[in-house]
Amino acid sequence: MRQSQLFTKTRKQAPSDEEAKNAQLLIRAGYVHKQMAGVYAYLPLGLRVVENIKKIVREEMNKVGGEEMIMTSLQPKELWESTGRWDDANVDVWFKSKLKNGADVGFGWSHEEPITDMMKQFIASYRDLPVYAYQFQTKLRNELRAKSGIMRGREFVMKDLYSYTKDEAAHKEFYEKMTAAYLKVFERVGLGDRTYLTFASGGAFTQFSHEFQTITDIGEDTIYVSKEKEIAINKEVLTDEVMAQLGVSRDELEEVKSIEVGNIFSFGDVKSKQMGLMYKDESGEEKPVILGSYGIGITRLMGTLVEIFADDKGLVWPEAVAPFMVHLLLLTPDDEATKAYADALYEDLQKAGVDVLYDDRSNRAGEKLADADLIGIPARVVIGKNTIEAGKIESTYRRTGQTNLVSREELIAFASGAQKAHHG
RNA sequence: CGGGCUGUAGUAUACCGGUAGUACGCGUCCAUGGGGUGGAUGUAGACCGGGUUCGAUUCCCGGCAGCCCGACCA
Repeated sequence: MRQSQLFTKTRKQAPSDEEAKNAQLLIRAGYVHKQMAGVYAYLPLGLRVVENIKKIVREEMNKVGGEEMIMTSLQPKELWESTGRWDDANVDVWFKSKLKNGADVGFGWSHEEPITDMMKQFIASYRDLPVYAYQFQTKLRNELRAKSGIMRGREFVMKDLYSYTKDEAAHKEFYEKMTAAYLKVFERVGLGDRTYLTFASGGAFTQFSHEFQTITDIGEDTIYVSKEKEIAINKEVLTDEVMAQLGVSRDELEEVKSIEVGNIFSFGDVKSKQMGLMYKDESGEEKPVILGSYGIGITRLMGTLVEIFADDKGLVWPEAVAPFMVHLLLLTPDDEATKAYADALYEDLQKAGVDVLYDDRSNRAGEKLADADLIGIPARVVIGKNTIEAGKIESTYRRTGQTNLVSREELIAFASGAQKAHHG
């Protein structure tokens, strides 16, 4: 894409009403627009990042048998009354409204009840099981206090998958597959070395749920990590009993701040019984379906990546989620020969399948370089008069700042390889 | 939801009981052209309502909005 056609602009100054690093940088670089507190629009660059994260998650969900679908934002009151979660005393994040005929509706803050109700249409026999359905959905939550930029908003994108299995054994098997799939997702987006499977409260349903916690100082959670055993325990459930059960001692646990980027948990048969989701087994006996729920905060994950990788010059995206692989900068747009060279390189990179953002604007070189740092695309390729004279192209990695001089052919081959490796 | 703070051009800020200045942006012109260049010139602003006052952007009250701390966060 030509940068001259991007309607977004970078800003030198951070907005005064944002404290969080992720929001400041994403707004300055033109990735998001704040509509109101805790509500952000995703602009062309930001949307590309969201879509890249979704693509990775989608691939991993499909690998374990997930089927993608999409539920509704408007939800009827009755569904939630059946499980006691319509009452504001039990769920304090509801946005509620009424239809013209007076019927109560809620805006989806979660989708367990609607999807489980829907499954009554499709699950009647053991032959219909298992079902693993998932969606990417905008969740609406009336948080008392939005904070931390896109990390905790009133409107955000979440991937939620629900598993419907015939018994605990089948559930456990899938639950473990999902645990591995989640770890794979976090590894692919570049957070593998600092994201831990974390034992957390299982609420009314099971002893534990499992969170995926990424270590970062901006995090709202406190967890105790055993890096050696690659597990962590949320502070909320840390007791001598739990440590003994998990085979760790207090001495090997390190206290750190972290952000919850994923969460998986078991409902057992409780919700199925409440809502009447039953099936007939091989012997004709009616049994409740076993339910599991698995979430990844897509936009929160994006914020987490900003918080962890950004530096003092701006954003730094891992290749797997970057909006573009290459940022091509034409520093001397008034020089015809140089411009023709850059135009041709832009075309050839695209033909080779590389996502390129081409800064063809007439701005000063310094501005373009500073903007490139702020926008944070992994590889910056600079074309100026010097380039043509030297016959070598200057390619700089955003993350390390390291510059290589390469031939045109080497550049295209390398960029194409990187594109395939991360987005193939 | 408890506590604290703040609302001034598109953005970031300053001053002031006598209706506002700067920087960036945006427009035009000249110079410049590899790390936010220099100069000239133009453009654009007091959240809303009420009160006090000769006069309110400034003081007071209410509303709305935003931020921070805490609580909350299957």
